[in-house]
Amino acid sequence: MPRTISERADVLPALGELFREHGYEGASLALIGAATGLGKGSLYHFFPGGKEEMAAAVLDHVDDWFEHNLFKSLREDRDAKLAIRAMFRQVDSYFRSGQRVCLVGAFALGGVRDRFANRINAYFAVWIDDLAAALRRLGRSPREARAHAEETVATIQGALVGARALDDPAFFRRALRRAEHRLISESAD
Amino acid sequence: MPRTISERADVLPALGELFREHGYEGASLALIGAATGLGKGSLYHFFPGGKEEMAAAVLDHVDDWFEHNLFKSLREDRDAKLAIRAMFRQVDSYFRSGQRVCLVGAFALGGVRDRFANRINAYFAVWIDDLAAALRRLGRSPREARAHAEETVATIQGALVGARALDDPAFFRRALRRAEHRLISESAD
DNA sequence: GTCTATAGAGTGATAGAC
DNA sequence: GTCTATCACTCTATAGAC
Repeated sequence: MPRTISERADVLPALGELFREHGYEGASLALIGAATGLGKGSLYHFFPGGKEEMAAAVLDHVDDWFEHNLFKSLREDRDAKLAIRAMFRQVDSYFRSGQRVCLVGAFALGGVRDRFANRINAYFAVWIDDLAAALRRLGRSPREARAHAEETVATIQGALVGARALDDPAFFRRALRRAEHRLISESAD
Repeated sequence: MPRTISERADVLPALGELFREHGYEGASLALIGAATGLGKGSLYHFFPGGKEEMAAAVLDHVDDWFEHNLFKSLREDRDAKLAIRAMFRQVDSYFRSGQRVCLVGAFALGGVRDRFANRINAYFAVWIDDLAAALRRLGRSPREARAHAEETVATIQGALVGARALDDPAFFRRALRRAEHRLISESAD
């Protein structure tokens, strides 16, 4: 039976979880086949570039999700404070309170950073820029907004590292709560 | 040029850099042999447990370094403020302003977390505990001390992720400077 | 016949263990 | 250096839709 392109939509999330769990090198084609239910023929039909193209597609997919569910609101929403609060909710939910790793962050620390440098860089740069834009709408100076945005994104990433290291979702939630409080209730540095 | 390696300890720094650069899976025995100047025979003589034992030894070596150069002072130095300031200096120098990755953090995010869970957990738990102890000597309440310690360690780890992602050492230094300022000049939350 | 999607045997290279 | 297992990947064959 012919599978349509719509089935390809299910492939990216499955690939994402696999790369998150096993890393780029650890996600073998055998595992990928098992996780997606696709044979090598289909895999190479959809991703002629092989594993590297699969990972690139997953990174693009992740970036799309953040753009649509996070970055856009930070950039455009009239109520910046609401957008920032929504960001923290989305982050907690997306990363499952720290039980799910940030694929972009993991790639940034891993041996494949250079291979995906542009995508990794863009993800972080856009997140920081858009959060800084929201903070400016809250009245922060450009310098302050930038500093607080950098600090917040770094804290979120570090909270993911710590939560995974300590195997403690509460570590992640505490860090998120503190970061949100600091960001929203603080008027200046 | 032939390098003479008489002890297993001699190869640990080279192994550490290799794991940092390529990750656990990416550090093949071929690369390890090239980086250490050791043949497979010698490697298995020093590390009968193979690659896993090599990585475990490197993690222990890293932990020893932090214990000796960071944790001990945080725990014991009479002047806690000085010990904390020294911590930030050591961190900046050890991680080369973010150009060098934290091996423990990278393993925590990578596909080998479960394999080294105990060592990874201990590294973070001890760091946070000892930093919290120093903050208590500065007059913070146990709750505050713990919260600020968690936050600081997370920020450092996140700053490493961000600096690698953006390929920008200044990102790391800015984050460190803010974290130090917040930790030392802040009286309470 | 043509196109897209599929399965999977088979490739050489290289992995880690010893 | 030798071993076997597994790696990413190629390629042939075949299915049904049009």
